[in-house]
This record gives sequence, structure tokens and C-alpha cells, in this order.
Amino acid sequence: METVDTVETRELRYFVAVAEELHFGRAAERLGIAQPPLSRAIQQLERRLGVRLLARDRRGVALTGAGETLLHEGRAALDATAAAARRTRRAGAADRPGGARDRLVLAVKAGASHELLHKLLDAHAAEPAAAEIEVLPSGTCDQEAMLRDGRADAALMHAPFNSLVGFDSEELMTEGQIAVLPAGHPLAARRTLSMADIEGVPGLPLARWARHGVYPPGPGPEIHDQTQLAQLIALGRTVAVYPDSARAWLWAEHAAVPLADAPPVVTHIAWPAHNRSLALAALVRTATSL
Amino acid sequence: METVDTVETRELRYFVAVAEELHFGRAAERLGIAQPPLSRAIQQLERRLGVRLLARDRRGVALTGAGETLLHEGRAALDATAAAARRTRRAGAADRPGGARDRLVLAVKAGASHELLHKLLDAHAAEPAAAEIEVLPSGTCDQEAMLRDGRADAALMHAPFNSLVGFDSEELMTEGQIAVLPAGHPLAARRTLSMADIEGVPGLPLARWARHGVYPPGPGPEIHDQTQLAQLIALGRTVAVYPDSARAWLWAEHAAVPLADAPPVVTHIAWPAHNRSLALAALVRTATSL
DNA sequence: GCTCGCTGATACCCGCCGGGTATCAGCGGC
DNA sequence: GCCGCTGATACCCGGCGGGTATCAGCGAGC
Repeated sequence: METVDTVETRELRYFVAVAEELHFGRAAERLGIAQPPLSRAIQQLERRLGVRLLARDRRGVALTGAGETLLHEGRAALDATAAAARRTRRAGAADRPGGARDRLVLAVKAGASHELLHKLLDAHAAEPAAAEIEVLPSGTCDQEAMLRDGRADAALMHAPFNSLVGFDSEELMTEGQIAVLPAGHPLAARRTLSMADIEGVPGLPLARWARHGVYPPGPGPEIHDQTQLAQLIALGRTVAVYPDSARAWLWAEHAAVPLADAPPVVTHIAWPAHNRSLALAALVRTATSL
Repeated sequence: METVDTVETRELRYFVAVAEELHFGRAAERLGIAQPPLSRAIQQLERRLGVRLLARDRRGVALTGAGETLLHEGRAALDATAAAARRTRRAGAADRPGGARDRLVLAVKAGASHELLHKLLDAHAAEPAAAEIEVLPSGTCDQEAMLRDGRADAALMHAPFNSLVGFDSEELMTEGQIAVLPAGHPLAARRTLSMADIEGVPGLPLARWARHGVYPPGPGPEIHDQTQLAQLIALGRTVAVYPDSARAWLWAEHAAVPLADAPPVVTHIAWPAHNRSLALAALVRTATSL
């Protein structure tokens, strides 16, 4: 078996789809092709890699060890490929005659670090040859994906919630955390609280945010959206832990109490490790000198 | 122009070849195909990305801004794809029934950190369920490439010579640097030297190592190979700066003198940022606890 | 100034392969 | 037992990736 070590992105796309669905039919539907060509493509990939990727158990499909590997590595490769295409398009738009100026996409967690972001954008706009900044508010934790697949050039990330692994980053700010409570709640009158105080309060379970699509277990409501959470807090149904800067978006019916023992939140500006764009360097310089 | 944002690895390979050669004919030859299909493939890629990648100037080809972007990003994507294939194959070999045990490839700079490497391998072999370690001695600075494209799972890297950007790493050791001189040279008698002492000594120019394929300018000889360098030093033709641990491979005709003001060399163990293999984690744990 | 030679682009043809439809083969469940 | 669901197989077709032959621009040289 001569094993050529070139894998086409199409094959990776197909394999990732099957590995995620664990079902050829659904994967084929998702890919917009029929099932038989998909089966054949996967077999071909297995033959070329000389490796079994899927255990076709009767009644479904499971990943082998090699399949797990290819799922992770393949996703990374697809991200890198998509990033190459996206960034090239944007670079092309920039150097087209009469085209747009340099343009940077900055991913931020929707609603987070409002004030910092404001200061950053103002300071950057004041620079003489500053690139245009497009702010891309993302869902909870997917700034990482945005950076990886080229939808964004830089992101404001919040340790320990976001992982900075694989990116370059600079620390911008450290802040404490607050408990966001219903205004009328007894705990809202306290000057400070500890994590223990707000965990296990009867009738006031902690809200649960999704991390990479899965919710941590617990009794609290599952939160998709900042506004939804704000409303649930205002209604006295839940409590949430947020960085200090969240005070910017609190409602009248909310109360904020500092948490003495919550881990500090460190805001970073992060970017893909190998990026060497001048515009990005300028943005980072501005950010760190705030 | 409907711009599908899927780029095939074949297209990336072709483009990178042209961008590196800046010549369709030579690139085609390197790729083992004829020139016309290559021209067509690049045009097709440009059309699909909606971007001009190459400025076909009379008498040759130049990269546009977008082309530069795609060259960098495309290389990264190709590395990631190759890494996915290689690591999948290796994982497959590991989970084949009766197949090889877990196996890790550790890239090291040939000849560097001999003693540390010895201790690391011994300590790791002493672990009960340790994976097998294959040591892959690399040329001067390409451990980074080895990690990126999946030829290695971990590497010993030496700051400030290697860049740790884009990898996870742990610090292992810090050492000073020494000047490696011909044994008979007057400077060899000194207890310590400074960088100024060995720069610009008449008849004894500093050896020049290639960094990513290019040699820094200077009068000294261009070095490809440790043995070659050792010989040139022994012959009294050059002098080199090395970490302390290089004493391990010095010849009788060599003399080593500490450099008081050379930057310290920090040895790290580094690995691809997203790796989550248990075997690798065990190796890193062993390394950091040395 | 004409030709030569070098560049990349075009024209055209062919064979392979990716995609489709129809169908088969194992097996769990009502 | 049959049905329904899974993925695999068989077969066909059209497009596209690859080849050869050739063209088109332009710089260098006698």
C-alpha cells in the first residue's frame, strides 16, 4: 500500500462531518451530497492513510483512536485552511486599487469589557495611520474559534474563561468579580460576598453558561444570551458571577456585590501566533499602552 | 462571482510552490506536473477567492499583498493538514491490534542538551507505563517545523534561538554560554570573555549558522553541520558561541571559555498547543520534574 | 530592426474520479 | 416473520485535472 501523505480538504470536511454526526446519512445530508459517495470517500481516506478511522458497528458508527486524532487534527487543519482563504480575501480587498483601507476584525464577548473596548477603540482611532476596526461581538466563548478560522484578526479574551493556548497575547487588565443579584434579595444588602454565600442559596441557583456547546450540570437555568440572563436575574430566578466591568450593563432591578474570593478575571488581547501584520501590531501596541 | 470559501489543499500546494519559486515553469517541475495546468489552477484559485494573488509582470511573477498573506497562511494550513495525516497514521499504528505501543517523537537540535536529554530519557523510561520515545535529531532550527507539520510530537527548544510562539511549552533549564575557541588561541587562556572580546578578532571571524535557510551577513564561514564547525574551530579558522552544555561534544583541540555577557539560553520542552495526549502529558511531567 | 528565446496563457483532448440513482446486505425491533 | 434502519456495493455520467501543442508579449542581442 503506497501511502501518499496528501489529504485533501474535501476529505477532511467529509470525515469531520461523519465523525461529528456518527451517522453517514445525516453527515451526507449536512454536506449536501448523497450517502454512497460519502461512504466511498471515507473508505478511500482510510485506505490512503492505511488506518481504520471508524468502527462500523452494526447500528451506527464509532471513532477509533486514529479517528479521534483525525477529528481533532483535521478540525485544526480545516480551520487553518478556512483562515487562509478568509484572510487572503480580506488582504485582496485591501490592496485592490481604491479598495478598503486596512481593516482588522476584533472579536469580543458580547457585552464584556465595554469600557475597555471603548477606550481601546478611541485610542486606536486617534492614531494617525490606524487601520479600521470592525468589532465582531461573539457568543460566549467562541472568540477562540473566530481567531482560529480567520473570521477575526484579534480578540479580547478573558482568562480563565477563554484559553489562550495557541495564540499570542498581551495582558490588558485584571479585575475582580461581582455577584449579580436581584435587587430585592437579602444578599444584595451585603457589602461583600464569598462564593460559598451564593452557592446553594435555596431558590436562587447559579446560572449556567454553555462552554463549547455543553452546559455544566446543576440546577440553574441554561443561559444562551446576556439579555435572557439579565431578565432572569431581574425576575429573581437566578444569580450570576461576572467581572466588575459587567456593572456597565446592569439594570435597575439588579444589584452587584463584590465577591471577595472569586478568581480575578484577566482580560487579554490575543491574535494568531504567526501573524505579522503591521496593522495588528499597531492595535496591540495601542491596547497595551492604555 | 459566487465565492465558495473552500480551498483544496492541492490548490494551496500549487500556489505555495509558485509563490516560492516565483516562476510557473520551475514550480510545475517541482510539483511534477506540466506548466499549463498549473497556470490554470492558479487562475482558478484567484477567481474563486476573488483576489489577485500574483502580479504577472513581464519577465516573471511577483506576489501581491493578498499573495503574501496566502503564502504565509497557506503554509500554515498545509502544515496543519500534513500534521493531521501523519498523526492519524501514527495513532492508527498504535491502536492496531498487536500494534506498536504509544510512541512519541521528540525533536532535538542535533548535539544540543546532551546531558539533559539523557536524564530525560532515563527518567521517562523508568516510568511504569511510559510511551516509547523516538529521538529525532534535527538540523539547526527546524524543530519548529517538525512540530508544526506533525513529524514530531514534542521538541527541546532553545530560547532565544527557537521561537516558542504558537506552541505550549515548559521551561526546563537555563544555562550560560561559552565561546568555543581553538585550543592554542591566546583568548583560550582567559578565565572569562565578553562578546566584545570575540567579535572582530582579526583572523578569527564568528561562525554563521543559517536561520530558516538564510545566513546572517558577516565574514565568518557558513556552517551547515556541527562536525564541520567543530573541525573549523579545531583548525583555528573560526570561533563559535554555544550553550554551556556544548562542552559535552568538545574536542581535545577545543577550548571553552565562559562568556560573561552572553544572553542565557533557556531550554524548553514544547509541543503543539492543542495536543491532549496522555503519553505526551506524562513526558512533559517527567521533563519538568527533572 | 528583426529574430530569438524566455516568459505565462490558451486551445484542445482524454481519462479519472467525484457525484448521482438503484440496490444489496446485516441486524434490531414491533 | 417482516419491516425499517443502518452502511456498502454496483453502475453510469459529467466535469475537471492533467497532458501536448501552440500562441502571445516582450527583452536581449547581433
